[in-house]
Parts: sequence; C-alpha cells; structure tokens
Amino acid sequence: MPVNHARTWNLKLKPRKAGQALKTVPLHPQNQRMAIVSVIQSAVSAQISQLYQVNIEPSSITVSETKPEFEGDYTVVLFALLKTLKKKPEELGTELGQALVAGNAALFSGFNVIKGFLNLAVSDSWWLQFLKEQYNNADYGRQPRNGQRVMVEYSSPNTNKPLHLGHLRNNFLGWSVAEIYKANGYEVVKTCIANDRGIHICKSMIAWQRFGNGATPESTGIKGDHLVGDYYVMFGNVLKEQMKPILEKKLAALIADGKTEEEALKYLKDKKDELEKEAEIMQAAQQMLVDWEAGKPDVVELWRTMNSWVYKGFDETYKRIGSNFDKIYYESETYLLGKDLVEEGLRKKVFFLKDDGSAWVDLTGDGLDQKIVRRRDGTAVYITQDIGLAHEKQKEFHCNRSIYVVGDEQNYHFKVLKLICQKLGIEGADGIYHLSYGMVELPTGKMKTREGTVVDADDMLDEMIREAKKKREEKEKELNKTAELSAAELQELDEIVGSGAIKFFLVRVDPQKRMIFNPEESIDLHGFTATAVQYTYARTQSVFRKEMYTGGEPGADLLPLEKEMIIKLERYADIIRQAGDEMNPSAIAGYVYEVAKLYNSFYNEHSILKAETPVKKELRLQINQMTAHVIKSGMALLGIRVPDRM
RNA sequence: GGACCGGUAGCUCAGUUGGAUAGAGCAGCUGCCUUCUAAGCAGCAGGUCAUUGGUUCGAAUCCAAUCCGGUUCACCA
Repeated sequence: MPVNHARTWNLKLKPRKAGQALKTVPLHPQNQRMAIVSVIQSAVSAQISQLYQVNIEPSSITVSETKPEFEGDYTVVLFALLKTLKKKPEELGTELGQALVAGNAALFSGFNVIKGFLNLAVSDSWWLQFLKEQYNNADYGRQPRNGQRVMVEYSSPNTNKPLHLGHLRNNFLGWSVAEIYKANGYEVVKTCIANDRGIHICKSMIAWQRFGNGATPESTGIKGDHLVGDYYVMFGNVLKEQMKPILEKKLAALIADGKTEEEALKYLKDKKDELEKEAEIMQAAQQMLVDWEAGKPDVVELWRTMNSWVYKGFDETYKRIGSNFDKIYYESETYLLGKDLVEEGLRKKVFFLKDDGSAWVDLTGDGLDQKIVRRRDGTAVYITQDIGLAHEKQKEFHCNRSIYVVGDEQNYHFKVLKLICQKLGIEGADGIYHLSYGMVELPTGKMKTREGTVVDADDMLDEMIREAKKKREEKEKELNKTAELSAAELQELDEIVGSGAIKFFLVRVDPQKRMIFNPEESIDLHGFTATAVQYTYARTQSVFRKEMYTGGEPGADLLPLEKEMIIKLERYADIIRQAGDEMNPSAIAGYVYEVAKLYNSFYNEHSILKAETPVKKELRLQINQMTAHVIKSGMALLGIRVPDRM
C-alpha cells in the first residue's frame, strides 16, 4: 500500500545486561585504565600467590568501599579465603596487609584488620595521579567502540491519541539505555514502531468524519495529536450511549432466562467485546478497517491526513523531551510481514495447522501454552507481525542484541516472541531482550482514559516548566544570580530545569518496578532530583567564572573530603558499566546524585578560591573540573542537560 | 487455577556476585547566608527489611512454604 510519510522524526537510543565481556578496542589510552577495585584485586591475588603459593582468581576476591565508620578506603573481605588458606581471620589480614603495604608502597599507605575485614588505605599519591590523568577528560568512563551493535526499540505510540506519562517513562528509559550502551562502546540503532493502523485508528477517523465538521489543527488551534485523541474519546462516548439499549435488552433476556442479576452482569462484562460489535458505530469502524485494508481511496486519504496531524504533534513533543530515532517502522507497512514466516514455520514443523485452518505454535514444552500465529481467515495476529518485524530488523541492521522497551504487561508476549524466533532460526533471535518496565500509577490508582485521570505528557511538561520558572523568579528576588541572562536564555533555563525534573523523576526508579507518580512530589525541586544535580553543576561553573585551574601540581596529600571526592569520581567508569550490564539508568541517576551531594559537602567545608595554599587551590579546581565533567556526562546519559547558572 | 513481578522508615525509593551498626529524599524538629550560587550544608528523630522455617562463619539479599498487591495465560494490539 502506498503510504506518504511527510514527517521527519529524528532520533537515537540504547540497552542492559550483556552476558558477555566487552571486547574493547584501544582508542583513547586514558580510558584504558584499570579501575581501582581491579587493581586491588590483582594485588591481593598476586600477594596471596607469593605468600601461600595458592592461586585465587582476582575477580573472585570481594573488594568493597570501606564503611565510613572505619579507617581505610577499600576493604577486602577475608572470610571466603579462610578455608582455602587455612588461616584465622586476624592472622591472614595482618600478614596480607603487611605484605601488600610493603610490596606496593605506591598504592597502599596503610591497613587495619577488624574481624574478617582487611581495610586498606590507598595512598594519596595514587589518587593524585588518577586525578592528574583524568580531571580534564570529558569522556572519562566511556569505553571505546567494541564492534558490537545493539538495537533499541522504544516509544512505539499509537497514532490515535497523545502521549501520556507512561509513554514518557518508556521514552526516557529507552533513550537513556541507548546512551548508556553507547558509553559502553556499542553502536546503537534507536528505533520505534508507530502503531498507525488498526481498529483503534479507525475509531477516531469515524468520529471525526461524523462529528468533526472538517475541524483541523489549524482551524481549531488544537495540537494535532490532541485533536485526534479528542475524537477517539468521542467515539468511546458515542459507543457507550449506543451500548446502553443493547445491554439493557440483553440483561432482560438473560434474567428472563433464569439467571440472577449478578450472573447476568458478569456475563455481559465477559462478552463486552463481542457485544460491542452490535453497536452501529462500532460496525462502521470495522467497515472502515476493511475499506482501509482494501485501499479505498477516500479512507486512505483521511487516514493519511489524520495521521499527519498526529505525527506533527508527536514531533513537537519528542523535540521538547529530546527523543529521537534512527529508524521508524510503521505498522501499516509491517503488519503483513510475518505471513511468509508462518509458511516457513509450517514447513519446518515449528507451527501446525488446526482443523479449522488456523496456524499455531505449541510451547507447552517450554512451560507456556499454545499460541495462535495465523487466524483461520488467514490474517496475521499481533505476534506474527512482531516475528516479521524482528526478521526485518535483522535483515537491515544485523544487531548483536535487540532490545524492546515495552511495559511489563507484555512479558508473556515477548517470551513467546523470542521462543518462536529461536525455533524459526531467525538471525539474532538469541539477542532479543524485553526491557520490561512497570506501569506508572497515580496515588489514587491506575490512570484511566474513561475517568479522565490520564496524565498528558504535554501538560506534564508545561506544568514542570512553569514550576521551574516560578521557583527561579522567587530566587531572583533574593539573589540576582541569573540577572545577566536574556529572556530567551531564561526560558531555556526553565525548560532545562523543568524537563530535567520530570525525566529524573521517572528514570531514578528501577525500571522493573511499577512506580507511584505523586504530582506534588514530582514537582518538588529539592532533594533527590535533577534540580539538585543541576544546581551543583552550576556551582562548579560559578567557580570557574572567577578562576580556572592552571594544570599545575596539586600537592602531595589529601584532606578527607578531597579524597572522598576523587574516590567517588573514580567510580563513574564502573557505574557506566554496571548501568549497561543491567540496562538500568537509575544506577546513573543515583550515582550522579551522590556525586552532587558529596560535592556540596566538600564545597561547604573547603573554600576553593580561598584555599589555604595555592597548591590546595589548584587541587580543588581540578576536583571541581572533574566533578563538572562527570555530572554533565552522567546527566547526558539520562538525557538531561545542565545549566551554567541557575 | 498455571506462569511471572513486587512487598525495606509516615510517604517515595536505594541497598553490587550473601559481609561490619540496613541508607537517601520528602514530610517533622535544631542550627548555618558580610564568604566560590542557601535550589545548599550540618544535626535530631524515624525500621519486626510482609510472615515462618531452612542453608552458613555471616541473610534485606539464596531456598521452601504462607499472606498481601500487580500483570498475564484472546482467532485484541
């Protein structure tokens, strides 16, 4: 079917937990450094081998950050080693500690043993060397290209209504996971499937045709996706009206038939979909779907027109939230794709035919059920399209992994999809991964279109930006911090803060968990929020407006907070890897906030520009710079910008 | 009923392959702006980690059962 797509969605994205180690290609030598934890593991392993002639795999040695209440920076947990080495905890800790300090003077400056824990102090010189190498590396923590390619599909809107809060979580997750994959060295293809055809699309079309009086986004001044969404809602209302007499009649018949009212109501509820087919307006919508599939010119034309309104509206929203895609698939172009594969599956005996001619796959051996893949009338079902699309994606991009960012109500669907693709031997089937996330709910429960409790994405953004502006204007009365900014710059600032707040709020929670969206709390710009992190970044820049680092020597020793800062910053590389392994942007969000919080303590405790000595000033300016880089880089992985002043 | 997911402070959430006295934010209470940005900092208070049993040097974390909440098991998508 000829389809005209006059839209221009731009885009990008990334995934999680890879079972395989990264094959890194050396490109940036400064990014090839070994993490401190690995350095310690290797040193301990080597020392054990020397002292006791026993080989212990470095990665199997537990090394963690020392708890604040103890002396030291990193802790080796000895319990696991006691049996193999036949030592008592204190004895082993002491022997190992002495040998480690004696043999690695540049690395360790001291140790203590408490119970089965060997606490090691890493020397100031090691941290200073690290700072020297990395403080001005804006790409610290990012890995060189590893030659692997990953596809991330996210967003996937229906073209019959505007985006809502659930779509925002999906978009931010998908986008961020894509960026995190890139930071881990993968090439990423961000994709989206536009669900642009089907009975739900016809519903808005019918309603517009009947009640629209030729209304357009231009004539009404309503954003296209919202306008179409209004007609979708209108369809629902009309249908409800038409169902009333039908249901009443049916109810009376059932009761006359001897059923109790309760039984009858339950029956009607179960048969809701079937009964709706008796409503005139529903029949009209179904006829329209038939006409669309037959390519009836006026229907196709209306479909194109209304979809173009929606796309235009989506483009605006995507632009505001900074979402984009490298490749967009349209269901109108892919919905027939899986049909050949059904034939192939039948030949390969992956599928089988039932007596009525429908085609099925039997997954009972995999702990699942039988699943239909082709209706008896020969048409494809949802899963069939997805099989076809998976095949199509591989033909074009040959990705090592293919991530689908889709809500957890489709867990079963994706389990089935992967299994079928594997059985069919589709390339890349093993790389299919469903990044499942929990629903966004309100304190009052689920969002329901019928009850008008759906939080609209555009409204949400408007409200957050309004809040950011309000807060900024309050602050301006106290301190004239943003006085030098133009009106346009101020507006951009409000957008950075407002959209950052909603992004951070949705992305800071473990994707897997469903989350409660409390409008009042989300609007708060204090505490564990993007705003606090952005504010911290603005502070670093405020310092640099007064004075820059020179690149000179930062001295030989560190105060506790100075060292804590460097230790925290060093961890960033590991956090990126972890967030990638787990496909979990919340790991980045939590870390970036920790950096900001620690920096604020540091900032409060030690003056940078009025440091005790010029050497201390240089040290703190370098810490200031690395903090700024890490915050900016980490926030960028979440799709959140940071302002120079606020 | 089968399968899968969740249950941690009043609320919203962290808690790495099992490690030391379970952490943040919000809300509540005390202090701190003549200073590099107070959208911040320091502190107080707040816990039967759903329950029970098990594994072991050690369990919020692993196993089993139970309770509570959610999702799913369509010739819808």
